[in-house]
Amino acid sequence: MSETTHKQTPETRERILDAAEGLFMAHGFEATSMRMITGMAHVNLAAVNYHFGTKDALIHEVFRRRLRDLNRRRLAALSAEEVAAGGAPVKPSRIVEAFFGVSIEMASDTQHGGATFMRLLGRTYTEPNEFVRKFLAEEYAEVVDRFMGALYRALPDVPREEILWRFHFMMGAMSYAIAGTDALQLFAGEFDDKDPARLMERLMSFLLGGLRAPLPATTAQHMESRRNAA
Amino acid sequence: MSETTHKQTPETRERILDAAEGLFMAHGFEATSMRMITGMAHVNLAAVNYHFGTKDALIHEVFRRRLRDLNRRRLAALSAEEVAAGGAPVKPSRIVEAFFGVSIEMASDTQHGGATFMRLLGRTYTEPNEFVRKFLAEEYAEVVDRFMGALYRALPDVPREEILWRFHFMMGAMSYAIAGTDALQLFAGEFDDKDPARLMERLMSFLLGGLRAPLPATTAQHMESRRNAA
DNA sequence: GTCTATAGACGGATAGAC
DNA sequence: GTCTATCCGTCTATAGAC
Repeated sequence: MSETTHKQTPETRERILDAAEGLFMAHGFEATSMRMITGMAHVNLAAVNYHFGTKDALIHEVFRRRLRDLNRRRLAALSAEEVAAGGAPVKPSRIVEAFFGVSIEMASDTQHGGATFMRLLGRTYTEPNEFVRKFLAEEYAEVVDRFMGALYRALPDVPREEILWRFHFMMGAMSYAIAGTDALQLFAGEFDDKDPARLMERLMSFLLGGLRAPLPATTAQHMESRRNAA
Repeated sequence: MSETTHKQTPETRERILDAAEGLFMAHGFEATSMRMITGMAHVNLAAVNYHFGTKDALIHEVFRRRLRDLNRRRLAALSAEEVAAGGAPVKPSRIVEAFFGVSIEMASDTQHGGATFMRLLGRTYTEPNEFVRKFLAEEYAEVVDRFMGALYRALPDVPREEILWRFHFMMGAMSYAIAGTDALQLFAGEFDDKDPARLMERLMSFLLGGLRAPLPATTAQHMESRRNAA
């Protein structure tokens, strides 16, 4: 049986990915060596190169594995809202909940590594490494397109650039909430309430408050002069 | 004259710090070697160790140099508001403006490296490196203490943990706005409007909207049951 | 204070036996 | 697919002349 011969094969690949994910999260890409990864995964050093080729390819695969699932779920959540709305624009709060709800959900999954990955991902949005940013952009292209489109339809009177900025702010708030809790622990001592349901509530209140905030004066003036010209 | 002998000395130190700051921002700490730094600063490799001892000490000094000024200005801005309020609690919007206004101000200074540093700092709040987080916490201790105290006084009915979380969200939104613009450029194509004054307006609208948002249902319930018990 | 030269450790990657 | 052994580059840090 080929089962006996290849029994360990798929498991080895996954063990490498799991170890790499955890170590990248804890120490960053550069500070994590292949030897640390293979040591934690209990596999041979050469196995990484056999399975993934290079360290960069391994990094790429760590992200691809999770992002595929994450973004598929985000798109499904948005589609469900669009179906429920039956042709009408989806409410902004629903759009935001679809995107960030799935994110927090994955960040709450401590059993299958989702929490580890989301902390890693939050930090990686601002990663200097060029090739990392490049494949992140590729993986996100469809999701950004769909969610931005939904927000533009939901808020036809708000300038698109304004929506883009606010989405950017929301991403930042969420990423810090997930990735940077250590930072605030150091700032403020205790931070014991890590219940994901409460985090989701707190984050959603904040995000929706920000999204619904009055537009800045300059933007409002621009819109005013446009309206008068028409 | 000792001027002749030591003429280059203070300049060398600053050149090293400037080069390190820019390279840390562009590539991260680990990916930036001493050789890259000395190459860009046009100084000898051994000069870094002579002036700073170790690479970690150099990293520390890159932050200390700017943070001292940044946080001094934040504290001054808050003090000015407290004086203006004359004993009464400072309005939450004024407190937020004091903190983030100074931040955006420094992020707008492209002449003296403030912009570079703020992008670096934004990324560093979630830095995995332990010793970096440690000295960040030390540098921020007084500022966090003063600003949190002001917010507690301004919002005596809001649970402190809630204020802490919202401040955390605000820090995330700001840091992404400054450090992660590249990320959203990749997400969304053009992002041409980088005028700091408009960024400040946009960010402030969003932050204040989030800060003033209705409290999450669970928190409100907790407060309700407390009030009934009293 | 500044330089050259180098020690000494560790990094990613690969060749080739099994 | 897995292993050992090793190449070769780069890293931080330092010794010691000037």
